[in-house]
Amino acid sequence: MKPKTIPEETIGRLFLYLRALLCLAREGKETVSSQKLAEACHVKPTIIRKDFSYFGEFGTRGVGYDVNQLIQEIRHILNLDNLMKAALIGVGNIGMALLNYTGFEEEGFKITVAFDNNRDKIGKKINNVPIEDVAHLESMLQTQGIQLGIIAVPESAASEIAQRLAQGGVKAILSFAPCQLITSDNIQIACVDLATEMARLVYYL
Amino acid sequence: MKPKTIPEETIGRLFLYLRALLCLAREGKETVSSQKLAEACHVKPTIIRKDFSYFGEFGTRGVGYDVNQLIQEIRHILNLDNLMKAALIGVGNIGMALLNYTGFEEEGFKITVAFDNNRDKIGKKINNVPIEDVAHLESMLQTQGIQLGIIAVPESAASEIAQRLAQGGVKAILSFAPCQLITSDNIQIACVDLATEMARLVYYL
DNA sequence: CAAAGATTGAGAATGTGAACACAATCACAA
DNA sequence: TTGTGATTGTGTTCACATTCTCAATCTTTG
Repeated sequence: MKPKTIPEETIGRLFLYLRALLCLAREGKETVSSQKLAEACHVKPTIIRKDFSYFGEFGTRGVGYDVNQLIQEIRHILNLDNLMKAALIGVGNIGMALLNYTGFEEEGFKITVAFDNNRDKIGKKINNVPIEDVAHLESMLQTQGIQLGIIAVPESAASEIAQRLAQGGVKAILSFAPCQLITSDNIQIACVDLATEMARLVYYL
Repeated sequence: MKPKTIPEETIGRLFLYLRALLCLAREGKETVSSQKLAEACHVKPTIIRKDFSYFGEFGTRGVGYDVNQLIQEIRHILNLDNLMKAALIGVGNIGMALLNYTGFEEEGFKITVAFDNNRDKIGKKINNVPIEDVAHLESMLQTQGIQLGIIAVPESAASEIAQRLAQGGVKAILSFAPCQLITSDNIQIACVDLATEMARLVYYL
């Protein structure tokens, strides 16, 4: 282990490794070699070992890596130890899909509340998550100490919601709207742009 | 313009530029400087100019770039000139969201048919896209000459669908299932993993 | 028409990440 | 206990990507 700077690319790959390891753990695998893990992640074995070497010696020579231990190590490196609270805004098609998805908790966060402006939806529960009136957005974010916001509303409303999330004190926003949101420096914003993802895929065919 | 090799990173950023430019075009902007475009994409101006320089001279010194011309140039570089046909498999929450999303055509492809196994859905149309019985998947893919598959079915069915898409002759697959699919070398596979996306966001807060 | 300001385009320098080769270490068997 | 095969860990080398710098060229203004 050395106190050197960690390559940005390495951090990015750790997420890949974690997902593959979680898969292996579900299948009951207890150990894995850098070779096998590399195949699952579509990278080279040497780069996996190099990546891990920045943080310590996690493996056993001649054997490989302990799957569960490695998961814990990566979780720790990526600050996924403690569960963060997330709020979902917009219970439409994408919103529903997110609420029904189980597996977020494995990766460090949990949707604890959802918001919508449709009277028919407000008050109901999906997967144990209550749907609240979006009118109460800012106040509820603050009282519940929510740090993450997921924007799944129509594009036209996305910008307004982003600003209200900022006022409610969230630290990071994940948006499904294909447009620019506020660019405040103290809020991290990520966009999931499905069209771009597809275009990228098409290019590499 | 030089006949050198194009950096992989450059290709990746072109998608970013394209999305930002489409946004600017919608706002009515006719020209844009590398400075402005850089702000929108969160990159440095010099790297934008460098990226474009691999393909030719698209700008006018002292003025900037013509937005619409630049869009056409990038579309051409990324092979997005001609629309590709895509099939959606699984008309659940995510599937519905995709069918209702307009804007894919701007990025080079179009969902022409959807498949599901639910009798209540088969035969209906969403946004002018017919929903067919998944039993006819392979044959319809071939007769309609579909090259892209989008998997939006539950995780348990994803693997089987991926194999059937391969048999139907698709060239690329976009999957929303958080798991490994077949790894045939002649098919491109991309996964949209929402949990990983969120985890990445959390790390950079 | 000349000068000033703005902006692109590209060669050179710098920095960063990946590939390689090999040393170090472990399990297991004889 | 000693040798063999397997696998990790790491220093070095190389390739690639980014940044720097400045010349070239356009628009605008006086």
